[in-house]
Amino acid sequence: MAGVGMKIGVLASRSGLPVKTLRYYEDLGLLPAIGRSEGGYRLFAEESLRRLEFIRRLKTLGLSLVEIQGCLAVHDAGELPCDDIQIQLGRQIERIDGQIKELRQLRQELQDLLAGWQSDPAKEGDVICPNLHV
Amino acid sequence: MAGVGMKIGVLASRSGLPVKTLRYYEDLGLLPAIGRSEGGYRLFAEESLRRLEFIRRLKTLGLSLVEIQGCLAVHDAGELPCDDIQIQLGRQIERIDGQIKELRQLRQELQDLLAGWQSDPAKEGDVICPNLHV
DNA sequence: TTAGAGTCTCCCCACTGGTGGAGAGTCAAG
DNA sequence: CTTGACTCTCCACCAGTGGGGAGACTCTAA
Repeated sequence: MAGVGMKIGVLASRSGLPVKTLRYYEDLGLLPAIGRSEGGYRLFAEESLRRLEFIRRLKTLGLSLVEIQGCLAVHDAGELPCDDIQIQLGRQIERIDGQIKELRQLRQELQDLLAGWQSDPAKEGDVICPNLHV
Repeated sequence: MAGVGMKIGVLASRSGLPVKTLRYYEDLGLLPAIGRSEGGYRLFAEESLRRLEFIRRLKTLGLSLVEIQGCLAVHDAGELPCDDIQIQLGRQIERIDGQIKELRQLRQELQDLLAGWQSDPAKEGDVICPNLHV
């Protein structure tokens, strides 16, 4: 037996995450504690470290905590979550493509606007900025 | 004389913006009222419509209300805000370039990851997802 | 004059991923 | 036993752009 579990501070120093973040993850159901001490302290299993690494990895790839939770739920049901993760990552690529497209359009519009920009335009009536015609 | 100013509901219907938004803009200092009625109602000048159009335009281009406020402050000081707007729009292009760059890198990482993805990988020990090696 | 529509201020809510602090209780070493 | 570090829960706050509603007041047309 390796012990009854580690307290949150130990998990924090071993994982490099703030205590507050670990409590937050536990509240969200991402990081179940194996139980509580007599005094009410959370006790975490060794496996929590792998779980946190998993969360960190998917977060880096742009998944939300809710999406990660979904993947972990599959894992907790005893199945390999690879298929679900693949689906989530595919959706993430689509989201990114959409964002890039929007950003490129906006960039183009800004570029076009600045291309004909005059630093010293004639004032036109009550317009605020003649370059914008507004 | 065109009158002493329009009440917020009139400005709302003429501009197409919700009353709440106009109050919010006024609180932020983007849209000064020319005064209050005896009963405390905000009164807006005709110029407010041009101002709202200006705000809408710059918002569409991705500027924050605070940045727009800066441009309007220059206008309110009696100067043409074109130079300041140009600077803000230039910064916006840089922001967009940075975002696109990050998104492309992330997209590439996701793509690479999914390229070798196996839907039915062998379970490896205590790993959560063999494809992620985590 | 009166009804009803318009407006006022003030406060809470949304969303995400946490962070900070107060006040109280717990644990472990000396 | 005491003391200091640790942990607990609960509440509030951040950014940004407003939306919803309560309760009170004002304005306008009939």
